[in-house]
Amino acid sequence: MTQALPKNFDFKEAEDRLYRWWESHGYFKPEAAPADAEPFVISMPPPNVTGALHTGHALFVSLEDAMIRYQRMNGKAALWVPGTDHASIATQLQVEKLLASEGTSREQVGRDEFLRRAWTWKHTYGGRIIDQLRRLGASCDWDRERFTMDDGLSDAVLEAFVRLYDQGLIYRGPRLVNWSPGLKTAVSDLEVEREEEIGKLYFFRYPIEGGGFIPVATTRPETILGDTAVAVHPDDERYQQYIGKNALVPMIDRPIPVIADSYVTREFGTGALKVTPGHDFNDYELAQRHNLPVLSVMNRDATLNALAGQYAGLDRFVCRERIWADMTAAGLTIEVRDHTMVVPRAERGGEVIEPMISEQWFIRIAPLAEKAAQAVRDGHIRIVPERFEKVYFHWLDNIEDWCISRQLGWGHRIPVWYGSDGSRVVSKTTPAAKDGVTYTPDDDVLDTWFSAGLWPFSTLGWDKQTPDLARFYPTDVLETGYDILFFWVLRMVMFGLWFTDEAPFHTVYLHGLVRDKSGRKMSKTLGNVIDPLEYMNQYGTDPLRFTLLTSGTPGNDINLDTERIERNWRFVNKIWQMSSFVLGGLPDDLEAGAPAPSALDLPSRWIMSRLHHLSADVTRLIDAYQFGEAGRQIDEFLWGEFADWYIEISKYPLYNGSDAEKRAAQRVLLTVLDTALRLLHPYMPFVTEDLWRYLPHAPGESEALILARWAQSDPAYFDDAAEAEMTLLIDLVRGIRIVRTQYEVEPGRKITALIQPGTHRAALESCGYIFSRLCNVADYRLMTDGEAAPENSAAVAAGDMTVFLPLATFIDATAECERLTREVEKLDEQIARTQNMLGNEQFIARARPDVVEKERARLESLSATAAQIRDRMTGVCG
RNA sequence: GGGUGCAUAGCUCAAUUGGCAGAGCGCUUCCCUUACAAGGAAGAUGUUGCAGGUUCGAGUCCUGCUGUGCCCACCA
Repeated sequence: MTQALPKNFDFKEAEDRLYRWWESHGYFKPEAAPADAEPFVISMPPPNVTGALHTGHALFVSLEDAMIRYQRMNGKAALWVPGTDHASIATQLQVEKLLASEGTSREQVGRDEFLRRAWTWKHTYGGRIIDQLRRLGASCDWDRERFTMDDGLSDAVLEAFVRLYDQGLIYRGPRLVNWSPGLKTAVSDLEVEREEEIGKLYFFRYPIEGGGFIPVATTRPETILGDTAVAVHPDDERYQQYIGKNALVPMIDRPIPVIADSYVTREFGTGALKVTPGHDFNDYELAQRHNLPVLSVMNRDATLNALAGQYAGLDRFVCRERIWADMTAAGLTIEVRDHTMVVPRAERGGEVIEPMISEQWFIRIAPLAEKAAQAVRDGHIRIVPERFEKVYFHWLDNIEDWCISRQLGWGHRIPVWYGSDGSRVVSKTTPAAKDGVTYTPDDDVLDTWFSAGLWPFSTLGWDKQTPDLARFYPTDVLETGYDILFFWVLRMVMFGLWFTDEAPFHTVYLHGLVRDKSGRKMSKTLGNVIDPLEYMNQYGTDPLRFTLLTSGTPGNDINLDTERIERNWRFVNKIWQMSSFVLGGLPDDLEAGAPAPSALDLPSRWIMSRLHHLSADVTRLIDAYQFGEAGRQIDEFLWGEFADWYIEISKYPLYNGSDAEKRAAQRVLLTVLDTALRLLHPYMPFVTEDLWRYLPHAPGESEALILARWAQSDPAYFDDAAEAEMTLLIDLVRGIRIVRTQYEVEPGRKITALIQPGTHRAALESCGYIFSRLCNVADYRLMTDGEAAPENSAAVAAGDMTVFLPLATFIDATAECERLTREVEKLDEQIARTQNMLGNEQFIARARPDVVEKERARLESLSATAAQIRDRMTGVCG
């Protein structure tokens, strides 16, 4: 070829160049395919604008880009819609941190200024993650990039809210919700993490009006101030006498009833329960059953309020200490014990969540959940791996109404206005003032997952009937981590079905977490964070992608061994070097494609058979989302079969063969390389595309690998006989190498061989040369039938072939006898096993015929080999 | 408490409907042979966590157990 291949792959130079080239030619766009091509669409899980690239991003990009590139090569109009998420809480925290560093706060600067600062933040950092996704080779359509707070998407959010409201599925009300006192907002159940912690269990006396007391245990003495009952089990004899009487709240002497409810566990603590419906979810339910008042004794920042009497104004934890001390002084305390308990903490920030009564907006979720469950049950949506379907159903069966309002500044405003006359208007736009009534908007914003739930269709223009929406919705595969199955995937399914009447995608592929080598979650405090950028800088993007794709199985966590990245960097180099070999010295007029199967020599029939099996297997595996196994098979084929054997064998026709033989070998080499690059492209887009430039292409073939046709498997090249015969020849080569090693024949020393060809005379006559190339046999001769074995020689057998190596000076009869004895023992073991199997009538009767046949062939081959060696032993061992 | 995943070579992981347990890394020895020392050749390393069961045949399917992770859940 005209262009010479550089010595090595310069990924630093190539990655940027190729990415620009792809993008500038519009290859990432679905329009690159014919107008009538079937679409294949993935909505990218939008990273947070606050984020910096981590291994989770690297994994999802590797997987989704592989899917997209695979489908694109299969002729689909592939569209990968990218974008970012405003991530309301996460971003707000960052901006608040920034404000704090300037000595101010969200409250002090006011809503407008806060929003201005948040947008500045978005513009500054939102692009960073996008640039990093590009470095990973993400072939998404950047012209269709979206942000959840873009005008169009914001409009979709308002539209969705208004529709749900009009359908009676959104309501507002005071409810007990998970409250984050630091952020001063409600958070959803999913945003609360429950960790076991060692706390204390406080035992104290609840005085009863008219004398006596009930001992009660609590983990949170400060909530005593909000108690509205003491509950005991109806059958508990200890406390029968008090049921119906009043107890007095310690320190503030508020009378509350003693009630009986079988919810109380007699065995736990004292068997009596203080009921604080304003600050505990269980107690709230209990209070509903007994018509108890619900007292909220805390402010939004979790300091105690006026209802707490002398404790008003104290922080909840300070109050805990104070009230306990006061109760002790008053003789009401019994004891304090260490106690393992579950403490709810905010997913973001980690502070202790306080259940609080507040006015919030909710979605009545049951009707949406029902459709979502049905879609999976009916098979309209398939989850990979399948086991997550169970988790999905379980969650839907137990779903609670979704609290969608957040008391945050950054996010989608709730489209509700309150009139000065006390009216309430739900509308996408501000109602016009009339009759002196003015309107003020609702202060709250929506849960960030509300807009995320619309993502697959809002990014395509919904609720406008855009051409994109018509052509590319529903999407095909939704690929994301199993950790956001509930947060995100389910919400998309519910909203998609509800608003578009269609499942937003037909397949959900879930990947696992990327952990460190020893399986620990990556964390800054542990110092075990693997930075993908660091490895991309050192080894390039391809090795990182290949490693992530081949390190695990669907749905399971990956313990990332970074040494694999280095190994795969060597694999990239290996591919480069084998390409260099294949492309070196190709004639300009080389015929396209491989010769017909009938025109091939044995090694070529073998490698072409292996290649076409590989194409079939890789295609099948990728279709089944088995990217790991598919990648490993390509690896094993390229390095273990093509490079180690075929390339070495091809050197004979290349260097010593006739022109026809040489050209045939070149065509096979080129075909294998060409096909391998196609198969590998979804895994390693950069090195494969860069090499593609140097390959001669048939007329009409794409100049860009990214658009080239996916490798097709042609069964005409399947050749079991060639594979079997070649396997024997390889065994012989290995055997000769072993003999050389064992007898310490210098590697450079050429030896001679006599070959008893058995039934393989034809193969050995045509390709006996492989022994010269692969194990340094200078000359060899095929023996006639019945010809006696040469004196002082070592024997290597495979099938019914035997190679004799006359190594007079090296051979010691005793050693050779021992070696052969070991060989034959090994063979006998295997023969016995096989004979045993074949002697079993049940096996013959019940095993699959091809399995039986395989065993028969195996026995035949092993027996022939053993016979050769035995025969030899009679001569050597004496 | 319910559900679910994992357990295979020293380490990280494979094993496509049950059909000869493999790879990479690391380790030992040798080799700079004209694609590649970022390479090549040879080698050692396994009761597939334990105990049963189904089957001609189990790493794979079933039951129980042990260890470990995750998800869900209202014991103060």
